Amino acid sequence: MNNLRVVFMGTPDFAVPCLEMLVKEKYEVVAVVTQPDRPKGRGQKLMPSPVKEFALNNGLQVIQPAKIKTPEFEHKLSELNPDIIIVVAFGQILSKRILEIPPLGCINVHASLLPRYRGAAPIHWAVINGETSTGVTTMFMDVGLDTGDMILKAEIAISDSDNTGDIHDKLKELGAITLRDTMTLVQQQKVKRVPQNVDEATYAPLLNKDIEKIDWNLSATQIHNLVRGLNPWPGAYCLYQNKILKIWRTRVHEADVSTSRPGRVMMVTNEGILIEAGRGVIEILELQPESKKRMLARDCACGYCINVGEIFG
RNA sequence: CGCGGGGUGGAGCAGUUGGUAGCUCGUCGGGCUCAUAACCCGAAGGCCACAGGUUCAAGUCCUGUCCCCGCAA
Repeated sequence: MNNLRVVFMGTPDFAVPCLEMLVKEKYEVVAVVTQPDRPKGRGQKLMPSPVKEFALNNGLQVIQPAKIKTPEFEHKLSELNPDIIIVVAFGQILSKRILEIPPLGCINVHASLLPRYRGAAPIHWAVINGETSTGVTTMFMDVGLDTGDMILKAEIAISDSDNTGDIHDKLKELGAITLRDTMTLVQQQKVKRVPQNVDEATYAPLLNKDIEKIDWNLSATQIHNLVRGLNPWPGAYCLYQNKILKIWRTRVHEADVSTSRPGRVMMVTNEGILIEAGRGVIEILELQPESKKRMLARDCACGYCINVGEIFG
């Protein structure tokens, strides 16, 4: 019934449920485009993307262009004669020429409530900024960065204990559901295009290295948001005895104590390590010293004899 | 062979120039307390990742294997 010819473009884990949905709903996935195998992890072994693995396991044709903006690829894509292209976290910009190949257009699943958090790291930034909700949006792609006309949105709440991994996992499932509904509308030709309100647009750029270092001068809440925003990847860190100390889980204390020295160890309890922040007190619950596994802060305090008054850099 | 760190009683760590293991916490028993996550006393618990080798003697030196982690991607 669903006889649309679909080309799917995507790379990471996040994109897999969408592709899986297309297969289950019996769309004709004529090709899966994903990033080339990259050296990954310790040992730098060449690893296929999650999307590639799924595609191969399901007998789909896989194409891995190093660069998508080449005449060769564009030609190959035209020959596949797709009705529509679905893009989910692909990792390369689609040129105007490619966007114009499928008659029904290119649809993207984006992990935010557009026009907010356009860009590469919408989930991270939503959590880091302490948003209380976010979601996914499907849209028709145009030449801008996440600027196309919107089709459907779905929203979820972010609690103050959710981290990026939690939200990521929820949104990737929600993304598949939303894409499924979007595809149904496309098939029934009932799509309503909703232009984005440019005035409300915000951006979520790729994370840069600097952001990972904790600035204890920030408020306890800001630090807490950063820690959960960077969990499980890439992780927020600080320095302890000139070594990297990753901070994985924290809790904000509403203490109105006067903090004299941000970064100072105020107390070591049975649950964690209390650190003075620029405003308020933040309790480290779970951390990870260099070359060590993640551990509870209290266990770390035992072994490393962390004392009140020491300074975390 | 991308760079580097590490595998020691339940947890987290020490362990000097090789001479049969310590610390903090936890556990168990007892004590003090109105009480306690606090304090005091006592106890249990480790073939020091695995396999070889050097040595009178190895957690500590050499070789190999397995596993874990940080960077980088």
